[in-house]
Amino acid sequence: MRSDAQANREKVLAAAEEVFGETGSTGSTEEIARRAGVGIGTVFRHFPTKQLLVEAAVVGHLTRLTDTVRERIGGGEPGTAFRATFREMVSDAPAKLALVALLEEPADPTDAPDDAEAAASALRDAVGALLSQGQDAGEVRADATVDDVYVLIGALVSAQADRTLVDRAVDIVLDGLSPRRSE
Amino acid sequence: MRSDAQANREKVLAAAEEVFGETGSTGSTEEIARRAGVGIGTVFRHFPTKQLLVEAAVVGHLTRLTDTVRERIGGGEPGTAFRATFREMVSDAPAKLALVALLEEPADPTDAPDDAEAAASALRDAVGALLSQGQDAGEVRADATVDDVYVLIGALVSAQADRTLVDRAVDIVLDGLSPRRSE
DNA sequence: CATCATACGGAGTCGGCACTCCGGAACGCA
DNA sequence: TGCGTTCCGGAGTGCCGACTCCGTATGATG
Repeated sequence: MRSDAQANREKVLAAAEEVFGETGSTGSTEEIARRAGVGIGTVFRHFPTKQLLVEAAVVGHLTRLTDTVRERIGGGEPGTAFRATFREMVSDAPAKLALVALLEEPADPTDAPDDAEAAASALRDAVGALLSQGQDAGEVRADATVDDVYVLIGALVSAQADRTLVDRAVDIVLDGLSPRRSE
Repeated sequence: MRSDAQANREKVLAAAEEVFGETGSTGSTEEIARRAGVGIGTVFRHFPTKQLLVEAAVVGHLTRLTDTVRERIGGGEPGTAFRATFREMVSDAPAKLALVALLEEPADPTDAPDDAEAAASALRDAVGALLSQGQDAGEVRADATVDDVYVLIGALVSAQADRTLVDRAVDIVLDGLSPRRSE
């Protein structure tokens, strides 16, 4: 790959993460091209489909997020670790929003083995590990599943409201995720 | 107003509630016209703007919802009443989705006094009454506000997941809304 | 039943966006 | 430095959805 091509690809990806972070996969390709300082043609040469561009942007976010989650596994304070991760994932709305948009569309069997899906399930596994760790320590309600956590995060992510309000909502939800009285 | 015009207006409104209920204000005007069995022109004569059509559809939903909420105020079982309402509002996703879309767009000062806003705040008041009632009875955590409740409902509404999963999430959130241990 | 204001239908316009195409740079190797 | 290959830019295409326009139909009224 020629060096200018490589550079452009990166500029486009950065612009895409930026734009999708603001508008959640609704952002137009033209806008991305403009911010990247390249022509539309260039965007489409590197990412032949908008879908692919979204995926590429999302994979970046997810991988980074997965890394930080993994670092917490096995550390002390399982409850705190779980809650911190939960909060972070809600704030990482950009990535999640895009991911949500991505997963919404019906899985096409003709797809090549999907990077985005791989990244998503890696994250899911890491979150799952953190969750069971919290449960083993008796700091997270025992009957909660990764699915539950995901639904709740997904919900909070797509709530459009002041940061402050969402933070309050997160606290309430985390209370709901704490061990039940009877336990 | 001519009788056929009246009839058509109602058919369009019904179709609009149906379509927006499925797609959340993304549904196309053509689709609505088709389901109503009228031409597009007719839709636009009654509702000159898509925005107005959305509002009209939403006002219907909201008013009905407000009525059922009001009926619960002052009845027995404040905690149950509150929780039932919470669950219903989450399931009434269609109305809320549309409302969300509606409220998202910047309030235009040139708007006439807005039906939709009036309907929305009536609902909010009713929910507020139910909430304080539950709190007075010690069945809902004391520090929760109507805003909190709205954010949580809004979040759960826009979670896209199986009915079953969302129901579990609602249970968890309602646990978070129950009185704190220390209370 | 005649008349006309009121409605209707749907082809057509306009704008926006994903995606294509190709003439003209820019790279990198000898 | 010369040259073939790889890239780039951005005007152009096709599609889709909101909205308009006007010839035609139909309810109301005397």
